[in-house]
Amino acid sequence: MPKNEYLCDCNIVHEESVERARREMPDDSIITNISDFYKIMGDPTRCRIICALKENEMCVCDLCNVLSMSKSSISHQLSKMREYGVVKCRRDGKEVYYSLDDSHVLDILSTTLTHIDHKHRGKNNEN
Amino acid sequence: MPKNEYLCDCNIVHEESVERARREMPDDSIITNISDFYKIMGDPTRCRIICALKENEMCVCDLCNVLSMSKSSISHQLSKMREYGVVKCRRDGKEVYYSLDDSHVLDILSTTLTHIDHKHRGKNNEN
DNA sequence: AATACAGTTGAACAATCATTCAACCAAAAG
DNA sequence: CTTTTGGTTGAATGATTGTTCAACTGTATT
Repeated sequence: MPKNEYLCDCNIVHEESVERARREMPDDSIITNISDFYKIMGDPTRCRIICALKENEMCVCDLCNVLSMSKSSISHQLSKMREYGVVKCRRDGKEVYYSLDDSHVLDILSTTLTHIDHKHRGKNNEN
Repeated sequence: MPKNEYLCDCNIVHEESVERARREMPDDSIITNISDFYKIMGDPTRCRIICALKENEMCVCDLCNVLSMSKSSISHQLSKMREYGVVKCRRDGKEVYYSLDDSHVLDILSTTLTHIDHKHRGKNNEN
């Protein structure tokens, strides 16, 4: 017996589950913030930048050399990461030094590494 | 004095920092795994699916109703999430029930929520 | 068998995004 | 002031990706 408040065309809606999930679903703004954060982390170049800045601040050219990539490309990524608050920068003469702006990022990264390690153990040599 | 082992065209490479970052940079396969994981998490629909499945398993139609989206769209996303090992499913008659396949995901999500809360406190009503 | 239904899948489309290129800005050196 | 250099920025390009549409499974019902 499909109710008109349910948009799907099926007959087997589990009302309790759906209602509870709806009730406990975070607001759109929170969901957006979460997925935006993961989007920032979801790029190999940016992950490598974070790993590089883990221990010390670096200027753009340092990062170019660590990652073997162009200044422009690195700068574009740094700009996005700065916009989101993942990295911060300071100018010293002609150079601009970047560092991590967020201690939580390393926490999350380390939790993720544990997860990855648990999930992909012994599978990385395949395929 | 730029060394030819440094690809950038600048003169101010901080060798120690660069060498250390290179030395401690995770392997490409690990970086790929990390960013792939974040890529999976970096979509509002998938984040909402994870939130919905947080408490109980649900069939595809339940998820359609929670998220107010088409079966096809949800199914495509579930397929990706299953491929990565974030969700698992079981068939019961005509229905397919999905649930979280990975306890780490909730750990990471909760760490992220703390981060988000800390970062965006009081800023969500702007802009 | 035939129908209905929960769910899947591939192609197509629009939107998003990472990198490159070229032009530009800002600080230092000549 | 002019040149050099570290870094930024906008447009363009190619690649990736989320959703829709239509066709298709697989299971249950009649």
